[in-house]
Amino acid sequence: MGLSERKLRQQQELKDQIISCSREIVENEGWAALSIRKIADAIEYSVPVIYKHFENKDAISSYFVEEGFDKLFMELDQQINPTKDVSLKLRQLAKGYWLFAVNHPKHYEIMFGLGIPSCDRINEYENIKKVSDKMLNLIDEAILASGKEHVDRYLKLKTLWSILHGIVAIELLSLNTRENICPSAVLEDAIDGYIKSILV
Amino acid sequence: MGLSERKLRQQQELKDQIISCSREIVENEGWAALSIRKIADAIEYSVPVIYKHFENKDAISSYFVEEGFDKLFMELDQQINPTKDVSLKLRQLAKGYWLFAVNHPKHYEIMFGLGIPSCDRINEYENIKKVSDKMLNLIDEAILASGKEHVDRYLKLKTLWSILHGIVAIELLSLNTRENICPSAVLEDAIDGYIKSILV
DNA sequence: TACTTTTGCTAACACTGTTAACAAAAATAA
DNA sequence: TTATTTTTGTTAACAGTGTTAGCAAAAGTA
Repeated sequence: MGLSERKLRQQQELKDQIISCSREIVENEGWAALSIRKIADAIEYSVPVIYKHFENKDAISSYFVEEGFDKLFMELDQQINPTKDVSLKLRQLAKGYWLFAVNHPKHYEIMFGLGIPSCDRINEYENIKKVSDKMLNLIDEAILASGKEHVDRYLKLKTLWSILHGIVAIELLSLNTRENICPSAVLEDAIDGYIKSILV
Repeated sequence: MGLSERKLRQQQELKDQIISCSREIVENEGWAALSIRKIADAIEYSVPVIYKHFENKDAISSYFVEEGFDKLFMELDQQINPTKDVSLKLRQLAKGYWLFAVNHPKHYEIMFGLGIPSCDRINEYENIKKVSDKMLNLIDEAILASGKEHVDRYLKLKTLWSILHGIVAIELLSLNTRENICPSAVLEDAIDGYIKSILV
């Protein structure tokens, strides 16, 4: 018959171990250092055991992509104060995006790390929709406030996301200056222009 | 004594062959498919010969990064009409940046493909300065025209570059829609906001 | 106890970048 | 021309990578 409760729990524990070991390797040594054999060593099992829990190595990365978008969503949610006016909320969203990237650079790297694989399949992920919906909410509010109902909300979403990603990619990942943890001047500058482009 | 003229020429030819074979592999199969052994097969020499011309595989990628920044510079130069007003020239610069990315996506990928390696060493490249100088020229002109001399030109450079990169990364590399070859609506939208943030 | 399923292992395959050691060819010196 | 040195290019190995087939031992079931 089906597997016993205990076995299912043990399997889940093993999967969790694979995830947490992977996390540690990536945090300490970067994505390039993550290998199936290294994970196997860490969990003290042989290599094929990994493949019982993840179809392949890509599936492990994908897990962190999903987790990343979830964390991003929560960070945005935490930063945005619904009672404030839309202009400030857009700034808060930008700050949240920035904070997520700064605090979870490895996640950001694999989520958007165009490196080669992940961006092709960016539409395959679930949690990404939660994030874009959150952005769209604010954009709709801004469009409404500006009275310019003809503005394309999806265009504005793409523009906003592009600006945020560009800043993070250039400033955070290029120059490894972990100094300016607070939202950078570049971010303020770019978001100013963006807000003007809707509200003014 | 020194190597004969003929030998030097033959060596250069071999190096050129390594480059052109690498280019072909990357164009057809992507960066992930580029391997030393594959290059060796293509040039019909054994593996260690490659290492006579390039210190390691990274050096081959770096060659294309340099080449890429050179091509980018030339594209910007071609698009910008010096006789026009600064607002239009900024739009032309953006168009040039976009066109380069669309026409040389593999170059763009390795230049900015944060994948892992290249962005760390973005300051090590020579040609990048030519590009940023070109951007700074226009920014200075715009600042002068606006009368706002207190504006930080390097902040504006970073903001501009971030916006351009963000758009290219999100729109070009994520969704592989080669349909909209012309500067995208997102680009227009974002650049509008940027220009306003200086000139208005 | 006998049988079946699950579990986890070893060992291999086909790759990767890189390099040491060596043979053949070419250039130079006697 | 012959002997010596230098250059050139090879094979073969090392230490990795992702992935999987085949098998033995342990666990669960009849």
